[in-house]
Amino acid sequence: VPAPATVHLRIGELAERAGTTPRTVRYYEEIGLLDGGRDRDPGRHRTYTEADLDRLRELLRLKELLGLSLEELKEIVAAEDARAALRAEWHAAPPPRRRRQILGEALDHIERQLALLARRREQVAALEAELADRRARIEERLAEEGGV
Amino acid sequence: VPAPATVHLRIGELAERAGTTPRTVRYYEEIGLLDGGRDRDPGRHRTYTEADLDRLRELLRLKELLGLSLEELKEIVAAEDARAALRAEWHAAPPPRRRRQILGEALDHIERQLALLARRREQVAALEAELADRRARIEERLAEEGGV
DNA sequence: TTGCTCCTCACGTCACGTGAGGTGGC
DNA sequence: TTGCTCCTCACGTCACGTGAGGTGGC
Repeated sequence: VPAPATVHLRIGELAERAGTTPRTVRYYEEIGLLDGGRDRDPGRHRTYTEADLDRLRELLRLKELLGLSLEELKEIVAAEDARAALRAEWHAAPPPRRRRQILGEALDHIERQLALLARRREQVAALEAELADRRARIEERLAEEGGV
Repeated sequence: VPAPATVHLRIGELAERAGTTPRTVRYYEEIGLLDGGRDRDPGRHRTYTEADLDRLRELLRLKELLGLSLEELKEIVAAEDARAALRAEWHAAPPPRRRRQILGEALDHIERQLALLARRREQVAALEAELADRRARIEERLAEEGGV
């Protein structure tokens, strides 16, 4: 018997550890965003690996923090699958020019996501600054009141 | 003729300047989140003020940046209405003890929102840090490749 | 064998999008 | 008066929530 490569999770534990619900996981599978429980006879339980958990967590974070739709998440998954194909190609020891090209594409992908996150962080920081300003003015007045 | 206190906007311009659609504005009115076009005969056009625009913009920012539901936004509006009542009381020159209490409540409200925003900013920053880390490792490898 | 958790429909809900057909105001 | 933009239904859609009734695995 070969040693199990990864611990297997059922849908309830996967969902809980990812901070979501089984219904959401099934829905993501239904629309083709996740492939749930590979090679499963219909009616049987879905099983997932730790890698599935990591991927689901990342998708949920991008969705929550950037407000992406599930269609947009699909594009991200497609881009990641393309990158996985590039990594496979990488291991086949391609010529140096091709190696640099693969790395360049990976870099592009990450930089696009970083740009979105930076914008979002600036938006949050801007709103924070406005509220901090209001707070400062209230504290000023409280100090005046307290001084009287 | 008395000078108009504020410029009046129709729903299309209000929506566009707030970065949303007329349908959304009507829906918010329908569920009681906005009171659209005060004292309007049914079938007549809704009109809005600059103050309405500011409020709508703030609600949309909170919704987008914090992922709040419309029910949660209603609570925020209710809290703001309560604060408006306190401001009215403020102008009636209440006794000092009451003045400090009013300021204290305003401060609480702002600090709760600031806490939510700080958490959200940290989440975004954490994901950014992870991606920046990946980027650094790819750049390292690119430098190695370039050096060969 | 007993309890969980899981399964598959399938209808409900939230937050709007999208016409359909008609009226209002610069 | 001609064009916009607006109006009110009302059905559609996206991303799930929530039972209903039934089977699977430690």
